[in-house]
Amino acid sequence: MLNFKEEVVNMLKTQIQEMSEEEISSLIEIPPSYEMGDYAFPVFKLAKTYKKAPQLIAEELVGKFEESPYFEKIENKGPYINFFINKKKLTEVTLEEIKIKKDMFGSSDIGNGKTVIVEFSSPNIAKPFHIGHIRSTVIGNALYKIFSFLGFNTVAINHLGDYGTQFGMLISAIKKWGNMEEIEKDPINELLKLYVRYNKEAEENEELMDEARYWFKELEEGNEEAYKLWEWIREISLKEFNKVYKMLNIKFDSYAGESFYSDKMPAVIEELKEKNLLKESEGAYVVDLQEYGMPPAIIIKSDGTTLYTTRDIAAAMYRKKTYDFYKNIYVVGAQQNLHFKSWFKIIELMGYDWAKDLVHVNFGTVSLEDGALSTRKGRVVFLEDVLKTAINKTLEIINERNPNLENKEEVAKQVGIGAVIFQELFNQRIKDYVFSWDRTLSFDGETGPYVQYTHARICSLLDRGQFNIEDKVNYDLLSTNEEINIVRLLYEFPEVIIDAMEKYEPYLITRHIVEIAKAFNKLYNTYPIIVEDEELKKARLMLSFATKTVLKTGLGLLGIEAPERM
RNA sequence: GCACCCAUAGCUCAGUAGGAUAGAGCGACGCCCUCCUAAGGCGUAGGCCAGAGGUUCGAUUCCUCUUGGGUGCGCCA
Repeated sequence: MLNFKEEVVNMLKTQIQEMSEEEISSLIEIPPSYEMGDYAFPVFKLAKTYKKAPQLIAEELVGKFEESPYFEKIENKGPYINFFINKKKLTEVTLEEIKIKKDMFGSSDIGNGKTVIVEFSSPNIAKPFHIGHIRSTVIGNALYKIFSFLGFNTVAINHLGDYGTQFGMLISAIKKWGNMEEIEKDPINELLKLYVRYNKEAEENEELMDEARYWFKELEEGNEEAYKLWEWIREISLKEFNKVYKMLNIKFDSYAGESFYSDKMPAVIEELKEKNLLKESEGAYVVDLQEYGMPPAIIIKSDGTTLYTTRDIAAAMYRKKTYDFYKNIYVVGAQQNLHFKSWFKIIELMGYDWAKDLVHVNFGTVSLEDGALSTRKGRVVFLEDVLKTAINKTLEIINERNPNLENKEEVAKQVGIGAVIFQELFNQRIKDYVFSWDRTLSFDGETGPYVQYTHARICSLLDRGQFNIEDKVNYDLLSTNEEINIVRLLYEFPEVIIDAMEKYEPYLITRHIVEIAKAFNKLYNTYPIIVEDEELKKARLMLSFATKTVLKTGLGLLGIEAPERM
């Protein structure tokens, strides 16, 4: 697709020899308002070399530009040179591109030949899937889709928390108090009860912790009884999790959790020893990171068992060997910042240059109004409940406003769940937030349902207006501000996807499609789309089609469906 | 105690690798369905961008300090 910004750079370059194209390009900005132009170049930086007032420089430069088919005018306002895009050109270029690429508009091949691993969701088995897990799950899924759309070969890994001392606790608890039949009936809750009880009793009876560690050691060393129990817990947990993944429409390529790497750790430990990185300290083996301002990382505990640091290192090495990744992304909360920083450093100290390709995509903490989430203290909101409640509320709204809608249940599911996901992907990852039912169930304003509604509305327009994609369109007819504003946003869409990928920030896409929906609703309320004048109608329907297409693609990248009626 | 992160309208947040008058949504108030889906649209009110210094032609944006909040700091994950 024609790149207007590049054209601006080219034009500027012919007049400014002192700067490289990169430098010029980095200075170009978008004016605060489109009335001032589509691109602007501030000349302050030239003032020193030219020894002239910025305003004069701008005036002189403007006079030197030749006519361009891509810009309708170039003028200076004070020290800024403002470029006004040729609207017809912009419209034609953008809409023709969407007409050809349709659902693939915005996709790219920049990732071809590169493999990106996205590790996300990663719940602990035998524990409920609650609202605290939604962020990693939803952000990770969006990144997975974004990278895939840009041509990367992507691998979604659910790094299940299926190992560690906690399973020693569970095994020990089951052996002490467990009733297999009860557990089968309601696995997660029963296991959680056992886990909570074990923790509570362990507070008073330290021997229980020793027993837990003992059973974990047995598990790690291949004790059959322990292994069978563990395997069973894992299986029933996964079954529970899959209910939620199915609702969210999320699929993983691999469920290689922590346990998967249990047999790959001895080699890592050997290597650390060989490279002289491991040293004994208080009975444990650690990598000293003092030099880098970090506490030592424990690799082997004094009882001989390992920690998650060891497993993460083993996992990263295994993945490098297996997938030869270009990026290995970890979508994990910001509480783990130090953990990732520390073991990324260890990989680097081991001499692997791919340490730079390990990325911790962190995010802020979710809490409840009465404090931090705590499964043990019973302060939890189950994700399944949130999704179901959202679906039910949507169904109520449909019954109220559009009772004759076909397949209401399916639409309610798409909209309700879409609202929850959208909310989650609306802000920067790093922000903390307090879970609120009100906010989660709000469907007005800048929300998922708003974008979906706009999409559905356009689908209905295209039907009524008997839109035919093959119709020839006179793009000159799309000249109102309302129309051009939409076109501009559609034109920017591919750049926004790239930006979201580079920053690992899906919210950039979320915000952008909201802008598009707003711009369309504005048009919709200002001018009729289906008009008497056939030519104008065709043009507006083509614009509507393009808008609908981009909204659907954008929602899709976030993991949200776009119903055609709602 | 040390380290990292955050601080913009009553609330929740945007603010594009420092730039031209700081924007939305929600909430409040007032309008718009004999007209293409009102889960819409329009308007009004609401800001010393936490505070103080500094760098710069220019700082909400960069640096330092202070305050307030969050998170993390060797045998949990």
